[in-house]
Formats: sequence, structure tokens, C-alpha cells
Amino acid sequence: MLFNQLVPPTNRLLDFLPISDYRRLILKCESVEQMPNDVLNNAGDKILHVYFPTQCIISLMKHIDVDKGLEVGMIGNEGMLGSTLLLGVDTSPFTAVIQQAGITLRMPTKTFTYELEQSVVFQKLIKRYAKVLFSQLVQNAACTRFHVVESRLARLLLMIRDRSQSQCFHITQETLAQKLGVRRVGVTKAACTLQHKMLISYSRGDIVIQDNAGLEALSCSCYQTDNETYSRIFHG
Amino acid sequence: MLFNQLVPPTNRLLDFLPISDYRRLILKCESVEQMPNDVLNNAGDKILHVYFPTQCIISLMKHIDVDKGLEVGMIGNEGMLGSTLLLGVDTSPFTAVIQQAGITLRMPTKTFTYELEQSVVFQKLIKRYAKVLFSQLVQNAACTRFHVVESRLARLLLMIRDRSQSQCFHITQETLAQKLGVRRVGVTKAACTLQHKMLISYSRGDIVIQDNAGLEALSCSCYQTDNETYSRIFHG
DNA sequence: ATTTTTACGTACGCTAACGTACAGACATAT
DNA sequence: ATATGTCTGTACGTTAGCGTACGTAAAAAT
Repeated sequence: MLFNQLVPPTNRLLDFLPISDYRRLILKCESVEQMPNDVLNNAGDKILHVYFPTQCIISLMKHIDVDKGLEVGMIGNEGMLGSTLLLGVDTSPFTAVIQQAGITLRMPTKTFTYELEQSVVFQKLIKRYAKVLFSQLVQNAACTRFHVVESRLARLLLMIRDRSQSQCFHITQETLAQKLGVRRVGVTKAACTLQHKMLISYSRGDIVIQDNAGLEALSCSCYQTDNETYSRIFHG
Repeated sequence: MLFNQLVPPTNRLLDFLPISDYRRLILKCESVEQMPNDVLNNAGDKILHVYFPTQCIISLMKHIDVDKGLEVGMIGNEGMLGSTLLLGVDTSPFTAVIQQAGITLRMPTKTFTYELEQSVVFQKLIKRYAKVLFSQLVQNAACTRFHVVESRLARLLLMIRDRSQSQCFHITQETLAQKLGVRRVGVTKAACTLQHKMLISYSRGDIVIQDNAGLEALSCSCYQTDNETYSRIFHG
């Protein structure tokens, strides 16, 4: 977990902005320390704030029945929560939960929508990220349908690695199971396989990724696809 | 199939517009007759036109491997294809295929984005629909994960009914299977059950819905949820 | 030091859906 | 009239994941 403290507390999405915009916007944000399982937005509720994560991770969950839920998106410091406000509707289609503790930069919805109107460059940036999120969603829907738990778990771990910018992080099998929409036992089985293959080590929620290349090889192509989509939209 | 000809060839999304906007926009559209399996957009390709269906239905497909695909959205005359252009990226994250033949109103991408900038009311309308599509996507992802084929098939048939505005329509089990992301045999089994329950009748692709209430009762709650979302965003 | 809670591992019968193969019924083309 | 292709129904062994239950070990609380 020490790694996290080496990561500068910035949001890479905001970092794309010209310095003048950056400074103005950052001043309108409040720095908030978030704890795991904090709910930032319930599905259907009004969106009061948008959030730019720095070292923390936000999980977008869709619950369809009691105890039946699925993670439909994950937001680290490469993105933001609330980009759907672009579409002029201020209710959220999913529940946003803090997965990894850390600082978020929080901005009131009103300020956000005001700034979107003011700054074309800001609006363009957020639009791009919304597109990334949209694509991620589509990819994840198909992935969930067709790929086996083992590959999906591998992909999920890689996504957490990227967003926590560390080879080690804390997450229980129960939580992983909720994200994947499978039983906890299903995660145990898959995680044991990964462990036997020396790709990860795992003890009471403390995960260390031992073999990045191996894990990527075992994960489904969706991991790669998501990354390429991000690059294409932001850099090319 | 006769029913279809009784449906006036309009697009209900455009119908929301004030008459002046409506007239201007409709003049910039070309009326195009579409045939089943026409591909309007391949995933990843540039979007050259947007489409407002009148009586026809457009299916949004995400393919993840050869022969592994899933329908992630369905567009009838309540919506449009191309709303993601709002986000300023002109590539499509999914493949758009004609499912039911009919007339679409086609507009070049350039015209569409120009009009979005010109007309605030038009932009608001399209934003709302984009939000509907987004919500539909999220709902469908979770539905696909948790609900059984029989319920999902029932829901799919109801969605087609609503969009074709008819109790009878033509679609083969093979096509239904592709949408649901299951084997054709899986659809056969589910369809037989529906038939034995006297909810539908089915012969070589010709489907007649016999019992609307019964079919809705057997379908998963996602059908109702989608409809409520649409109502809330457009009328609530 | 003892109890309680949290997290993980294993086990077992069950079910939905898979992959594949084949046959019959109907439609269309020759 | 015959052949070919399309669509649907059935059948069978296989498998991934489910639901549930129980045991164990570490951590935390008493």
C-alpha cells in the first residue's frame, strides 16, 4: 500500500487542461477524503456533485435485484464521476461506490454545468471521457456475457492495478464477486487458479500481482480493447 | 405485416420538436428504404450519417469474437441512430444493423452536428435520447448477466412489438439468438415454452403475440424499467 | 486469554446454457 | 416434379456457474 503514497494526488483528466483552465477549475473543487464503500450517488438519485478521483477508485454498480448486481464501470484518476451530466439529465443510472480509499476533488453539479458552458476546451475533454465510459460499458456488457470468470477476474485485477498505480492493493473476494456479479466462491476458485499459476498472491484481501504479462495473457481481450479505446479517443 | 402500413411514417423523436425546427430538419433528411441486415455503421467506423427510423427497427450489436455477439440497444421510431455524436467523437462503438425493413430519415453527420449547434431545443432533445440509450445499455448489461433466456426472450419480443407497433412481425430464431447472445437452440426451447403457454404463436419467423399481459408477466422487470426510464426522461 | 468476526478454502448436488448433430417441415428455385 | 435451401424441433453428453453448507485460520474485540 505504500506505493499509493508515491502517486502524486492529481487527476489525469484535469491534467489535460491548459494551465489557466486547470487553475480556475481546481479552485472550485473541494478536496474530500473518501473511505471504501462510501456511496457517492445512488442509482436514480439526483447528482449533487461530480468527483475527480486522485488516488482512489470509484466503482459504478448496477443492481437489478436485491443481491444481484454488476459493476458496469470503474473510474480512477484517468476519469471522473458525473460526465453523464453532459446529457442534461441530472439523475444517475448507476450507483457510485468508493472502492479504494483516497482523495477526490469534488465539485458541485451547478458549478460543473456552468463551467461546461464557459469553457469549450473543458467541455471537449469531458465529452471525450464520457465517450470512453460509454465504450467501456458496451465492452463490459459483452464481456460479462461471454467470458469466463477466470479471465474476467484477471481483467478486473489489471484494471484495479492501473487505477491504483500499484502492484499491490486491498480488496476482498466478496467485493470482487459483487463486481463480477458472481458468487464469492466463484472468485475463490478463480483466484486460487491465478495463485497456483504464480500470477498473483493473495491473503485476506491483500493482493500482490506477481506476473503482469502472465495475468494479461490470461485475461480476456477486453482489457486490451478498453485501453486502446482510451488511447484512441484521447491521443489519436 | 399489414399493420405496419397503417403506422404513419414519422419519427416520434422528431415529433417532439416545434413545428419550425421540425420542418427545417425534415428537409435536410433523405428518405431511405432499408432492408433487413443492412449495416448502417460498423463498430469502429466513422459515422457518416445519422438515422431517424420511421417504421423500421435498428439493432445495435457488439461483437466480441467471431460468432459471439450481443445486442446492446434497439432503436425504433422513438429514437435515432447517431446520438453519440453529441460527445464529439465520430466513431461508433457498436454495429448498427437493420432488423425490420422500412423507411429511415437519413441526415449527413455534418448537417446533424451543425444543427445541434444551431438549435438548442434540438440539442436538448437529442441529449435526452442519448441518456435513454445510455440507461438502456446499463439495464441490458445487468439483465443479460442475471436473467434467464426465457424472460429475456419475452422482453425482446415486447420491445420489438412496441417498436413495430404491431402484434405480429417477422424475425427468425437465429436472429433472436444473435441478439440475446445465445444458441439458436436456446431460443427454440424458450419460444416453445412461450408457445405452449399460449403467449405467442410462431411459424418460420412469423410471430404473433397472443397474450400481451401474459408475456409481460413472464418477461423480466427490465422491460418495465426501460419504459419507465424513457417516460421519466421525456415526460417527467 | 477467550470469544467473535472476517476472510478464505472446499465440497456437493443442481441447473441453465453450451456444442453439436440430425431430422422433419416448409419455401423457393430449377 | 424435383432439388435445394431455410427454419424449426429434438436429443444428448458436457460444462460453467449456482446455492448452500461447513470448516479453518487470521484478525479484532472483549
